Amino acid sequence: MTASGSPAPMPEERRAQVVELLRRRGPVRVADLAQALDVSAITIRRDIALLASQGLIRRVRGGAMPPAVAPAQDHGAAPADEPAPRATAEQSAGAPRRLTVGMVVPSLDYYWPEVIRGVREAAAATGIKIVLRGATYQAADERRQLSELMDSAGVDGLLVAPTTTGDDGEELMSWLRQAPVPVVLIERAAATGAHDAMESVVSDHTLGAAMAVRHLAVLGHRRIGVITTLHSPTTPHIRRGWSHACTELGLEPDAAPDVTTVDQRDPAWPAELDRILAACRQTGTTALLVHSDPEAISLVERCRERGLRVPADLAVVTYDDEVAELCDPPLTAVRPPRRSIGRAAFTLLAERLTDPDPCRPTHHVVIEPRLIVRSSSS
Amino acid sequence: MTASGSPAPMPEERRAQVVELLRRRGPVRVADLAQALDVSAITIRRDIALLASQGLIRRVRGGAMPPAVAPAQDHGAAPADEPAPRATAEQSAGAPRRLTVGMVVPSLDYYWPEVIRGVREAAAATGIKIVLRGATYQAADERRQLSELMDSAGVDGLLVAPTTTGDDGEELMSWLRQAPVPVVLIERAAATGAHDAMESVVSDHTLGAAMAVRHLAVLGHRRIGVITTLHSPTTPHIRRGWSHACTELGLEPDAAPDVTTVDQRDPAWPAELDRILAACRQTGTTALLVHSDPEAISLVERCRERGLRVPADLAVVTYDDEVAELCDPPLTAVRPPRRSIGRAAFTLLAERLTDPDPCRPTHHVVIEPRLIVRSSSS
DNA sequence: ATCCTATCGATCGAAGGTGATCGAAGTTGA
DNA sequence: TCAACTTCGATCACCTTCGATCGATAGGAT
Repeated sequence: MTASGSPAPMPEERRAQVVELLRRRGPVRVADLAQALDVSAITIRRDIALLASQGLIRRVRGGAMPPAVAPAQDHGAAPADEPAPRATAEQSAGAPRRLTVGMVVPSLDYYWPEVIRGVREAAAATGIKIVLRGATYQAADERRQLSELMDSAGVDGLLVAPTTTGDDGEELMSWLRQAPVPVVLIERAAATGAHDAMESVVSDHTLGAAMAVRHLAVLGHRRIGVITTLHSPTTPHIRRGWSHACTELGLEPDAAPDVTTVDQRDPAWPAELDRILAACRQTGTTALLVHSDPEAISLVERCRERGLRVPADLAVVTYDDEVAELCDPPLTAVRPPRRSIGRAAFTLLAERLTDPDPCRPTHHVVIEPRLIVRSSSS
Repeated sequence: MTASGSPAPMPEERRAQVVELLRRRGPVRVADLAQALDVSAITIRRDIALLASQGLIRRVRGGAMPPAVAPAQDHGAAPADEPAPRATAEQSAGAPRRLTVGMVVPSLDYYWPEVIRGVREAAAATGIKIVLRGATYQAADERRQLSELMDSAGVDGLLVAPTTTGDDGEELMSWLRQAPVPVVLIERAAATGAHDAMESVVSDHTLGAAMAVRHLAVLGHRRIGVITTLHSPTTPHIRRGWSHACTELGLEPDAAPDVTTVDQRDPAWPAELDRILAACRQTGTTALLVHSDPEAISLVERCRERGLRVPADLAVVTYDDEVAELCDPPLTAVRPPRRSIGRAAFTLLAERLTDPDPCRPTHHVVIEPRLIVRSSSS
């Protein structure tokens, strides 16, 4: 019943799908694969032969199975005519090759340094090497970085925070899904319940936003607005948490400003800012949850210029806590667990790389943020 | 509808199942294996001979037994002649006291043994000791076990699969929330987004149920029913996954049986069973997702009594895969990642216990199940 | 346009896997 | 010890799967 929509599954792509299917479903028969991928059995056999010669899968009569972990005892006469490079790399007795992990993040100057620190910290205890690349929130760019990492550095696994939006984003994700090495997504994941073959480590931004709203509600605020940035992948989660918490607490989310706008470097920002503050005054909004510190700081400064006291007239909670304490007054902030995210992502990948079980199921890790209360609220 | 009735597992796969069965159920007779795997006795004998020659099992007259020196689980690379020097006092050179972890599970004879095995496996590498208590799906009982563990055994952390329903359940949860030692919940967690101070490791049952539905839909089934057990904490997740997948695939969940009922030991079960089968016939339902193996097996047997062929007239997928392969025909099953759950839960708790950061944020781990395709579908 | 290369699918002989039968060997109980 | 029973192993027939060769098709370069 595979819908007739697949135009041209490239050979390479199909083989990657074979490996993927095998990893997810365990032993697979030739006939099943042929039906699933809509090619003839002979083609599948050729694929299996090729992949088996690369050690990516194990060929058996009738189909394929996940690569064997050396059977308990091969009595000298091991069928070791095939080196099987990648699959058994870490367990080759004597000289275990040093594992290398590639990491690609969208930026090296905001949010991500702390994540990288977490990764490095976790990696330090192991012998695993980290190769880092920073891209620039451009899917095409990241794709290039990844390709280079795969080809030249020969990494054994990837930690990636990909750009998922746009056509390039779609393509990047499907490239990652079929990558020949394990991939752990950082701060990106498909919606819960969807089957996404890739493992992931994410902050619970939804909870983080809800925590901020509850904090403000406890302080007596009844009109709490939210300001988020247009192009951030975090935005939908924050808005969801905000709206959930508002309805749960009996506040009216519709009555308060609810703006998704350009970021603070955009020429249109100052005008937006004034619009936001005007809306606050108009609706009687006394508290704002602002996504990302620079925007929040800029907003607080504008408040001061206009004689609005923070927090007396307008309480502000910022989302990110990168530079929130540098503001005057220091900003209450939701701090995503950046360092823990990094640590957990590395740990997850390392476990997959060293786990001898070829059918190890896909893990997802969710980590809760913290609310750091400073003077911009309360 | 259900196309060819040739499930035909591959030889290698079947041999792997023999080893697996042997590991799970101890000594097995040839006839039992032949029936369970749906091949003739002579084939089983040949398999046993081959596996025995590889040292994976021990051949005895009439059947097979686990090898004298158990190969260290999936970690096949353990040489059989080395008794695994596992008692190495790991990283903490200055650890003053041996850490102890308490574990309480609702039952010791279904589902949980494999989870416990995972915990033990993960614990073996560390110096941490596990103290196990089994309760009986009674919150009060579990509360007693926990108190005793805390007081007498002096544990440093808890792995708990609490009963969350009823007043006792509520109280138990709040007791756990305030426990003086870290707690990791196993297969239990508050709904996503809610702030639950406790860490958790859960199977993605929602995804598992959706996988089953998708599998059946691919085989051409359009009316897919779901049967779940009244008092199981898994039930809501399975039903959610089922209904999501149905709507996503354009099936009509309302048109098929959707029963949450007593379990198979209840006196009312046989009558329920007949009602379910009648409903299937009435609505033209050709496939069922049945929660928990015993219920599914009982259902398949009733089908046989009434002349309904499985899978030709009714395809069945069971949820749990504890004993699904022992049915005739062997049942296609969703297998929650029990062992991985155990491993991850222990790892999470151990990390918390050894992490010097007192503000380590709350982690949640979600692990995807696997679909094991056997003959009761397809 | 033509050649070249890569990939796919079909056919057919070869090889492996399975099951039935039957005689041999082991087990149990008297 | 013998007899009844079960289990095991060898052989053969049948079926599935595999591998090699050949022809067909598509895309790219000259």
